[in-house]
Amino acid sequence: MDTNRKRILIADDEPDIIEIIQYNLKQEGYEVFSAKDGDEALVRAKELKPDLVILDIMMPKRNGVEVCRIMRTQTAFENTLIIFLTALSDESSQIKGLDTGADDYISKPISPKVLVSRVNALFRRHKQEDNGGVLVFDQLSIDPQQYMVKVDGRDVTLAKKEFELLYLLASKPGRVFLRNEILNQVWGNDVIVGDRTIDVHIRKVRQKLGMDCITTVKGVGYKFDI
Amino acid sequence: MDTNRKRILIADDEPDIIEIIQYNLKQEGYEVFSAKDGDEALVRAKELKPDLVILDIMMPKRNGVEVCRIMRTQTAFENTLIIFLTALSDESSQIKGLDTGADDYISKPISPKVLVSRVNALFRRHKQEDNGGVLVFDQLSIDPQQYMVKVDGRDVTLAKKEFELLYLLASKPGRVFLRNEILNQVWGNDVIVGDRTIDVHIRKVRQKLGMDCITTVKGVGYKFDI
DNA sequence: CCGGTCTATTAAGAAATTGTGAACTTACCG
DNA sequence: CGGTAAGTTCACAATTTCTTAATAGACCGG
Repeated sequence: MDTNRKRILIADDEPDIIEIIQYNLKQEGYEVFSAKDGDEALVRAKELKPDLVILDIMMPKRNGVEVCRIMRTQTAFENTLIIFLTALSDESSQIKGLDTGADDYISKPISPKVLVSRVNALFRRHKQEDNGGVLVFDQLSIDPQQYMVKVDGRDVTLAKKEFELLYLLASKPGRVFLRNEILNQVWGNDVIVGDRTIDVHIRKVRQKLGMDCITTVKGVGYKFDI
Repeated sequence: MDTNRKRILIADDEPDIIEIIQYNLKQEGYEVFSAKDGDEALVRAKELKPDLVILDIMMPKRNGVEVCRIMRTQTAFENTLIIFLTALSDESSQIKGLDTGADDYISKPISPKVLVSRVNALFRRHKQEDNGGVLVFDQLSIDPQQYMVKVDGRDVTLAKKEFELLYLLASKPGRVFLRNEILNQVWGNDVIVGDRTIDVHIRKVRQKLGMDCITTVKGVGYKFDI
């Protein structure tokens, strides 16, 4: 599915470099785009929302360091990875780059192997930080990718609605969800079910978890508390 | 035995450099050997079969680039990693080095930290890429190159769709794949098949494997668990 | 304590989803 | 052309999940 494919934007003024990078990253299954100078890089980054931007340090209009600095001031790019391409292998420019907020640098001339494995490594690392929506609490973790809940290390299997209900509540601990909100989020705006249905599901979740983390707020709704 | 420890061969004509590299890599638990020129490097590489060779570009007898090129022509070294040591100033040699098939290079003067993390990173990456996508679990291995599956040492032949289905699920153990995802990945975005088709294939896989590693998540999809 | 309002619990059956065996279609190969 | 295997579909069985309805319990102000 294309929503899973990572997008990479390359900014460099040398078409040959773009070509070689583009080819190798496409081979790896990435979706790759390019820009030929700093200004274009910023424009395309805004429209494409890439996961990774590879910036040549030396570019017309705006150089890579400037582009990086600008991107880092914008929240839209707070999760965007940045790699610098540098012709200078000297440490001072490397340090400068990483200071500005880049995540890695690659020295020219480019080795496809190095490029690809650095890029892969960066995504791997980054993925570990963004754990795919898993909610973690002291004795409880909720993994939406696996539709799986762990309580004190013990696996608990919830049915679809039960899981979605728990996940909704746990996504904002402490916040009270109105019964209507719950209906809309878990059942859908148009589905009509009786009020007791929620109660029954809440009960099953409480039962299966074997711990008291869902609090009833009388006349209002439910909240997750831990 | 030391079969698990990675072997590293260093070739450099400066004893000081060898010393510093050797010390730091041994600290990391690697088994480290050395050679003082290009010829000796080739000889020792043949007898030691190291996992990684660190070559100084400037060496007597044969320089690093030559050694690398020779090694790359021999199948015995096709999985051997190569790192070049280059002097900072010497950019053109970097070009040659990466062209010749090296996997990374490190500039002198050497920073122990950089050295160690580059070496570790290289092994880390290589480990993940070296087995051609074969998935290995305790009682089960799945080889996509041969469309072959082994269960407890016994060969199991799966049909194309069956195999692709299993491989998809097993590629991310624990993760639930939605029926739609499965359809897109295994059948293709545009192919339209009935709902029961997936079930039937799942059943055949379960049947043939004779073990319970595919879990149904009702209303959601299937996942591989072991 | 009482009536009113809301939630908890339970069991039953309705609804949805998946499993299964058999039949059918298609593709391939000698 | 016939035989074999893969892939698909269908009808129905089996199972799980969801919903409801009925009843019991909790809470609150008067």
